[in-house]
Amino acid sequence: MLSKARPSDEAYAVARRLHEASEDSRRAFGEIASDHGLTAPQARFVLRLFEPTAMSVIAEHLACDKSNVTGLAARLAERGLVSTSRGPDRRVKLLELTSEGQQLRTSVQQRAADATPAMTRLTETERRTLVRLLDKLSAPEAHP
Amino acid sequence: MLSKARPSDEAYAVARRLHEASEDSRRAFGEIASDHGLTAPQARFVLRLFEPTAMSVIAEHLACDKSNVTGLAARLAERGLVSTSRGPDRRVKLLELTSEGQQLRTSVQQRAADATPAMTRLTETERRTLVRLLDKLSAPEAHP
DNA sequence: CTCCAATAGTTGATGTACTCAACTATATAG
DNA sequence: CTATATAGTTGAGTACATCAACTATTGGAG
Repeated sequence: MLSKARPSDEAYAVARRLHEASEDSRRAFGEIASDHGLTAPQARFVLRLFEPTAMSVIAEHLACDKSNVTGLAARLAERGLVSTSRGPDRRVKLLELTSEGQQLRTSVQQRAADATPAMTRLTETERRTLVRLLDKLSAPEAHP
Repeated sequence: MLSKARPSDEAYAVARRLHEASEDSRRAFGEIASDHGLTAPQARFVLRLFEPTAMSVIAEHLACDKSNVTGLAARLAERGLVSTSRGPDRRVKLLELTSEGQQLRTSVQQRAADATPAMTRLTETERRTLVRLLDKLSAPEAHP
């Protein structure tokens, strides 16, 4: 009964390797976040907030429920890292980083850049190749 | 005030790209897990369980607290996916997959292999290069 | 203009994950 | 035999996540 279109051994191995790399990266990121007193989701949130942005837009970016953003934003606001304002559409709440939040974002970015093994373990050529391959991997769908 | 050993723009960009790739992979994995009625941590757990293994060893593999493993194992045992036995050291609890659990693990692996964009979007040469670069990225420390 | 459907966000319920500290029970070294 | 270390559990506390129900607002169809 081999008729089930069994993927090749290579497919298993590659999938596993990608998953492991992703896990490593996730762990490293979690550590950076926690060194900044943030959880990983909070750090992701902060990293993506560059200008006043509606909560629904953030929910889309983070691929999570709106109600999730409410809680996340509440916790960050409590710590003085984000503030809210209203746009012309009075249903919408715009979130933005306070100056403290911006400092924190910069620091997280810097740590992430400092700590990435890509800079120390790969040559510049290898890094370019890696980025190119990752871009190919996540190419957008044909016609959504 | 540029004296703070500011990482290069390239470092920022590469770190960000790696993080994004990791996020994509994490999302895809979460979907596969949930299609199998598992959470992502549960699926990770199942994927790594090949032979009767002490809970403390699993905790190390998953880089989490022992008490976490207790809960995770309890939920999986409730669903008939893992069972426990005792070794000669009566403190130790060995966990292993039931046959249902093994089937599930196989199915998750297969889905992961089927779904990885590496097989459809990269050539074989590119896949080899990618794996090689990822291996370099996560090279073990010099002398632990 | 009125009414109604769609949208933005909040709230509350529920379940999981994770960490920590305190605990039980074994095991092993001195 | 006693002290110490190890394996696992328990309970408290927090965060995350998803869902359904809710409020407020918007904007369009008639």
